[in-house]
Amino acid sequence: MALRFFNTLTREKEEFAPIVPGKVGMYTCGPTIYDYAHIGNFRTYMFEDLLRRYLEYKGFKVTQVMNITDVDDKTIAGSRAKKISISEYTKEFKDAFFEDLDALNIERAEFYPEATTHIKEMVDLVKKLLDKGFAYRSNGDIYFKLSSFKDYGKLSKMRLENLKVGARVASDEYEKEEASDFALWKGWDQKDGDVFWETEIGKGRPGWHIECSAMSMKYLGEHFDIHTGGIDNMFPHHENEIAQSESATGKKFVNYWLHSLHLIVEGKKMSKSLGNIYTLRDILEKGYNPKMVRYVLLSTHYRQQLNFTFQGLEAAKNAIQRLFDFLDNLKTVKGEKDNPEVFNLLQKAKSKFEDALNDDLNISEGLGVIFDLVRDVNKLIDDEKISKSDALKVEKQMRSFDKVLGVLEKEKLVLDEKLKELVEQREQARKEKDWDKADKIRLEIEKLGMTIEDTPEGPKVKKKL
RNA sequence: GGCGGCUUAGCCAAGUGGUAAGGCGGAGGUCUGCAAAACCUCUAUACUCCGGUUCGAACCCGGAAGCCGCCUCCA
Repeated sequence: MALRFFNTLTREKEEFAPIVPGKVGMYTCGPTIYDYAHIGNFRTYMFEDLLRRYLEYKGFKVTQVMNITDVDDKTIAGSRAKKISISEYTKEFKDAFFEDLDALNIERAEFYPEATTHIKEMVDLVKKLLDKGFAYRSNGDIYFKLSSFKDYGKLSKMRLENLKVGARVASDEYEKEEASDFALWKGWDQKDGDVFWETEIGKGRPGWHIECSAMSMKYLGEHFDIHTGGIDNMFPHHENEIAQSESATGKKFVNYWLHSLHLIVEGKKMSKSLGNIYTLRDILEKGYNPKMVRYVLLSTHYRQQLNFTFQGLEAAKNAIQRLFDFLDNLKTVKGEKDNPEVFNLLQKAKSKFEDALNDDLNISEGLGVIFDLVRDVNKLIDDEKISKSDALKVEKQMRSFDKVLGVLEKEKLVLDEKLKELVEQREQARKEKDWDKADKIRLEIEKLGMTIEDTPEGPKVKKKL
């Protein structure tokens, strides 16, 4: 089965064909760094990570660009409230963002362009739009003239005449020719304080939408493969990107638009009043491991609303533990006689896994395939119908799956002296059949965050997830 | 008002015409000093509800209810 993605542009699953064979350029809308990112944000970044990992798994050379919005109303307001410079203000959240990405084992993009270091590119693009007559000046601002772009609404299927005109738009209306025209450039305002750039098109700062057009085109070219973001970005942000980009270049901007749905928390939408807007930090502080968060965010199909629950985190913990235990079980295999059935199981699993992921990244089905393999191979291990070399092949396949999942890398377990001694003491007690003592020591070991299992090969110490 | 999505077991979640994947949880069993892990059995006569199409529908069509999203800078 060929790789297919649901393209928002056509509302259909389409076979994926890159512009340049073997290579993929993708632009993923990134964070505005005015606060810590919450798990909803990470749901989208996790989807993008899955997308990039699977493309790489398929052998594509991926160039991913994720913008960092470090100047906008919120960052300006935040820095002014704290009476610090905007870059000082945003640095904390930018650093935190990258720390969180690492914690979640989200692969790094090739480029993380920041708005404030790409003013020139944005100014150039705005100039081009002015020159071509797609934009106009009004006081210090520059707006995109929506009526000049006939295809407006092709992504979101929204019709301009149906847009509800909100109060806030109305208050600006006198400056714009049309209420729905959006700002490419915002002339300096007192509220902006020292946040402004003196440029050929005036003193001020860029609008939000122009950032993504300018930076995507700089790193990926005027026409590229994939553009993604949360569903909320579909309108107006992505619609506006298309309008300004295609007006400026006269070319099709992006071939495939992919949007992820939002998540809800414990069945309710995230909101300040419910106090259920969790950052990754909030969750880790409650004692959960980032792997569990990764698993939860990953395991629901990206176009399905995800219900994030703490019970779900527990379930994820046990599911991951099952996979780790399986890898451990493989290591205990001693058999010499190869079993052709193993080869069949691996072939079947690999092809089903790829069919699932090829079908618009159906990770839920892909996970089902992996757990089927785990059960089937565990059974062979129990029945001693598997050889050491078979087991190695299975492990290799699991590692290959994990290139996509990103949950099975395990930190090396180093037993400190105290732990080693406890394990030895317990073994001694067991030899002497002093079960009380042995159980007491086991409790002590568990207090150190470890579990101990007695196997025919001797005691096995595991770190609790 | 306009546009769009979702509703599958105790929980999470696949499946989009051929008779319900998978994970977690729960019950029982094998193994074990006891555990743990692993394995085995069981855990939705049934997919929000009501109509319709069809030999056959969770899947298609119509309607209802509930939930969610976007409609100018919220992933």
